[in-house]
Amino acid sequence: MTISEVSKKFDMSPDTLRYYERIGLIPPVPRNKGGLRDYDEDSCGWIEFIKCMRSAGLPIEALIEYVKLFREGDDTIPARLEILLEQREILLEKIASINSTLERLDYKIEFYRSGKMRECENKLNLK
Amino acid sequence: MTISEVSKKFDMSPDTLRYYERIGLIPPVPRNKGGLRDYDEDSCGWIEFIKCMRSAGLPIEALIEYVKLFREGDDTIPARLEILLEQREILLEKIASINSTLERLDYKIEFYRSGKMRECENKLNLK
DNA sequence: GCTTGACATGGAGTTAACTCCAAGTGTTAT
DNA sequence: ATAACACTTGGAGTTAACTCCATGTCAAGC
Repeated sequence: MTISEVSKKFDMSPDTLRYYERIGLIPPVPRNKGGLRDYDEDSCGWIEFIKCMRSAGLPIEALIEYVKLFREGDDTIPARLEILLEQREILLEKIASINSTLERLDYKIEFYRSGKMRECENKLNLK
Repeated sequence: MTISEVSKKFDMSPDTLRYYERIGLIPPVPRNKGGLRDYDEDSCGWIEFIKCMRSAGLPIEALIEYVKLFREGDDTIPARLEILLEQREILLEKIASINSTLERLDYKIEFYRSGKMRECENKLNLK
């Protein structure tokens, strides 16, 4: 697959795909005789994986480290596991934080809808 | 309260507090005779509110708009409600995305722990 | 009166994560 | 064979959200 095909398939810009490759966020992509990228199954798998992780906000830095370890072989499994566990914790915290903000948002939305703002804004310290 | 007290109370740097004020993310903070910030109840309420919203990732731009509308009075309640509803949707999407990444992460963690990676890495396209 | 220390301001610098650009190359269509 | 076009690279530019810095002021202690 060419870079523009992959770009459409995953809805990511060619620039982002090249950027991810050059910083080591995905392993080097195979090239054809002309030097153009020719994405195979494996490359696509990496892109899909990275896209998923990035969509949840995992930092690029942690993912680069993970990819680097992956490419070093099975000896790095404990280190990879540690990265995953660490990021898992961070995601749990993120969800907790979003949930509490959501509750607050819902509460405010209810107030705005019920037109009860006037008497509550100051008393209840609602912003 | 002085800026350093507020800084400790909310665990935010004085620079961030001043930054928030100058971009309009919080209304102007009252000053004492010497021109130093003297945070009152209301200012602290805004900071706490903004901190909560930012912790969930609401963009500063949207919050500035919300604060601006708030300060313009009750006529802007519908517009404010719209911002809140829009951001609520975004948070729901964010949670969904994080949850699906979490599932994937848990699955991988289980694999790494069970030592079954060798036979699965390539077949199942696990990265 | 002088120094110290917290705080003020405007503006520059930083970081993460892209995004864009200029100059060059290889394949395809006419 | 020449033009068009997708792609290449290295490097510069952008955006969001801070963070830092130089310079200046004011209040308090010695």
